[in-house]
Amino acid sequence: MGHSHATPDLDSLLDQCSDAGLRRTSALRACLEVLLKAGQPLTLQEIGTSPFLGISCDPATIYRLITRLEEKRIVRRIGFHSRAAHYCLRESSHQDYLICRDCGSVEVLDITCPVEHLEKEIAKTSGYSDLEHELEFFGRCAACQR
Amino acid sequence: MGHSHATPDLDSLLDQCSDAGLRRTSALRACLEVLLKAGQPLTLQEIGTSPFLGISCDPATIYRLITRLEEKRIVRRIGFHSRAAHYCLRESSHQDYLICRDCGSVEVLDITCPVEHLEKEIAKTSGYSDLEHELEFFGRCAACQR
DNA sequence: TTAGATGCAAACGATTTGCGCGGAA
DNA sequence: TTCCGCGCAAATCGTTTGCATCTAA
Repeated sequence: MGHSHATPDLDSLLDQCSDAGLRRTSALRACLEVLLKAGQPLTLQEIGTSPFLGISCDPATIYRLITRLEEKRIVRRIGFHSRAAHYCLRESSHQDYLICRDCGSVEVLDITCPVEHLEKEIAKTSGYSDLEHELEFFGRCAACQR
Repeated sequence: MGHSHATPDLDSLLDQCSDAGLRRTSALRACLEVLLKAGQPLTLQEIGTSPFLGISCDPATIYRLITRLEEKRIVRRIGFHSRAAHYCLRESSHQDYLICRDCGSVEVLDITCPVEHLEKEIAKTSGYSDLEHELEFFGRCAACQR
């Protein structure tokens, strides 16, 4: 299951969206571009205020757009512990995160996720389908310890 | 640091709260009792409407109480993917969860958590302190597949 | 007595929805 | 031309906070 560290490009994402029945609107292109250029998961608000967005976009539009993309499994929702949900592209390889309890900063962990095998095990024995997992480490970052 | 699979009892929890500087109020006793009897993490609302609560309790009271308990590290907050946060007692041994994307049901996984070693590794190399983790599996449960 | 808790009500922030218009197909 | 997607505004929901009162210590 080789890692796909290569960043997917905008055009192939747009094709993927078209295939899923979505229209190629400027809002769609803009949001995808923001997610592509973000190194980490973003909240709806962060997407809306990103300098990479280019256009102005209503929060409700972003909400419905990202929700649609999540249903089509092009985007993945992540909980973290903040009140607002975070979103990232599903195409990038699976990531685990290290989050600061105090300042909320997010680091992407450069590790081999140790849960893949267990996930297959659970898929076999639990009766659940479409399994995925979320693994996050919480702590206090160096800056916040002072 | 031997596992404490034994359910902690109310009195020792209350002692723990006293030691942490909290007062032994009826709301505190009631909320602890609810968390003790719950087999799984609960939302603030679920705590407030639990038949085990015994007394009537304002949502704001439960919110402040649980928040205090979380600060004192007697209670642990868990994200799941629902809009509302879930809480459980920290005394119980660490648990990982299997959650249904559709109906939101929660199963406690009876597994040896495969992340403990990795967590120690990250604790050493990341500069973060007070590390913990959260591991959740999401899927569609048998009932929701029909 | 008094600092910490509680109840009530209002404020907040992040969605979530209704509706009429506009643009992709 | 049609129907999906958009902006705007209002509704929801889960907290979060201010304040006066109560109560454990």
